Amino acid sequence: MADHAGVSIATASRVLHGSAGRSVGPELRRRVEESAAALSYVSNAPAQALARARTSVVGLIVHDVADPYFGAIATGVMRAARAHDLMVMVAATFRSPRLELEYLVRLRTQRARAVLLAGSGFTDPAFVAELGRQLAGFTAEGGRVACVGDHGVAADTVTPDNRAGAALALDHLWRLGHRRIGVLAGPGELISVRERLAGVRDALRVRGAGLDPADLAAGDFSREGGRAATLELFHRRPDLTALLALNDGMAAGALAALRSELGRSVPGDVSVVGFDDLPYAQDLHPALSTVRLPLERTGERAMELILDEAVGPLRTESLPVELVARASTGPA
Amino acid sequence: MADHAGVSIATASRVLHGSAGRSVGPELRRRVEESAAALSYVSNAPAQALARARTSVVGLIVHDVADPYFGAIATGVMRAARAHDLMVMVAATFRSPRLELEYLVRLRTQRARAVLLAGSGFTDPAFVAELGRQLAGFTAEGGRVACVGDHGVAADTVTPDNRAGAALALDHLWRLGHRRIGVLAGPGELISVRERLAGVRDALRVRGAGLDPADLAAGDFSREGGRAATLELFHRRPDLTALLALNDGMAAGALAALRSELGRSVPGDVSVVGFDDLPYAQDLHPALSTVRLPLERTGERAMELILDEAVGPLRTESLPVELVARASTGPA
DNA sequence: CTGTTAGCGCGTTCAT
DNA sequence: ATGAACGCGCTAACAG
Repeated sequence: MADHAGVSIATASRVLHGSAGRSVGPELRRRVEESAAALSYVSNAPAQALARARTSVVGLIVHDVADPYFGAIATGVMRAARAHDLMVMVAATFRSPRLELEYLVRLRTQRARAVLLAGSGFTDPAFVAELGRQLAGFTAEGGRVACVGDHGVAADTVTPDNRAGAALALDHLWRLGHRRIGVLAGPGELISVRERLAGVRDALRVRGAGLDPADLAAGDFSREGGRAATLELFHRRPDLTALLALNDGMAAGALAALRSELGRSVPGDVSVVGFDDLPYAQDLHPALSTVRLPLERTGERAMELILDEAVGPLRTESLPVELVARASTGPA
Repeated sequence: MADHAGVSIATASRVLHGSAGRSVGPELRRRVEESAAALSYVSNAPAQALARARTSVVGLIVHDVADPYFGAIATGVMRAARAHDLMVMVAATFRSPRLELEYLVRLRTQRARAVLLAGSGFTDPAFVAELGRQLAGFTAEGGRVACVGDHGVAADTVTPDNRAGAALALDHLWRLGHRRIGVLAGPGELISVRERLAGVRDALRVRGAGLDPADLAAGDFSREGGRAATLELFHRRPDLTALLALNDGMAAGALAALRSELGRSVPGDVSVVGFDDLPYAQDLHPALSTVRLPLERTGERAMELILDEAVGPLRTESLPVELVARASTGPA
């Protein structure tokens, strides 16, 4: 490439990646650009990475790429990445903590400039400790880290306000007159589940009430999990007038169970409120009342934190959420 | 790292990445492994890439990471990648052909081992030509390419059988007695739209019928596109008894328009059949009859083709699809 | 079985 | 403004 243009490789490098001794004469610049085009030359990123000790790759670790929740986050991340000329390596852990650690190591070997931990963290102390260790190793090598949602580690974090959102959902039901409210919770080892449960308890406490363990059923954060938890709950508490699901997937399962197995009408017999406001929420039947999370914005913001080289104390941003009242909730 | 273990870097390389002169004595091996652990050493992928002239990264180009259609494909790709110890770089083009080309170049500079073009291709000849040129450059450098769905370029491709699927959908309606069937089509520049339309025409021809242009409305491949196209169609043809949407997103929009704006019951007044069988299809109201595509499998298979170094003629695999009859279709 | 040596392609001094 | 030369961390021959 350099010879084809009849210049030194240093000069070629300067015009193609414009750094160091920046200025190159117009004549040589032209020749280099022509040769590059003629040879359809593209630079070699691994070589650049080696020489510069820095890549333009960021890693994004999610539980499941097919989950619309992560799809929304990823969209924000991709948008920000594009704005900064970064490429995104996506790793799907399929909800395995072990895989999460493994991918973190691989992202380290890739010398990713940064990694984004999306999805909720796990509460297991042993896991969190090991995660912290890996992250420390990564940052020691100059990598940046940010979390979407609390992961229990010392890293910049941006998270939708889970706790306030859950309180919003409970308040919504309470104002409609509901007093016998069942809660469909996700896996207890997820930090986000704990935060959302705490929000429910906050709101209950303000009302002078509490959360009876019998009114709570946990399950997978999925349609099936929601279905099973709903059946379990109504078996124990046939007189529930409302259901608060800790995510939209579980709410979808609840609606299905209520209609097919339980024969209850929504919102006539039972009101249902979800959490996340995924795109399909409006198409459920009835259209789901839920808590809207600024997921894209969250992903985008996390990328911005990562790119902001400012050194300082850990930053934690909590993004505001809102309740979207649709047709699945009504007066008690 | 090598000195810490008191061995040559070649030996260290051998035990850590076991290549070339494979065998290393147990004693040295132990020392290397211990040092690696002590120093929490991780290899440098860019350096390896430079030396080996080959990375363990594959690129996946999609239109939109939030679209469940691509989520399903990506899941299959990720699963296969994991099985082969590959990392996946995901590029979202946001449906811009220009961006698709740009990301292809960037994947070239990354020296990705392979790239997967997912999502439907565009029909624009100028774009296809340029795409072909870039792809040729990429393969000339040793990169592999595979397409998920026809992209009009000379590359291995694996695709769900769009044409047969559309015929299946039309047959389903026809057998239920529908004769006035409206078709909700996506953007005409998408190859998949053309294939699906061809399938509809195939099935119609077999029945001795044809597709009246007035029975067809095109729109965005989205909920909103489906809604608008449905309104347009019923404005022209108020007597339609069935709607065939070329993807589930449009079908969701059709259901909404039918219920809210048009006041028609489904399937009482109008039957609706979709295409793709995305996860939310069963939760629409009424549950959507649709054509199920083996999307995960398609993504997985595309990765397998890419990894299979066999040189030979271009391979094209068409994966079978099936009709899933649910509640949105009924007798005319 | 193990060490030595020569690049891989590029960024970066340091001269010129 | 330009070129020569070194090194980034690693793999791949080649010698022992």
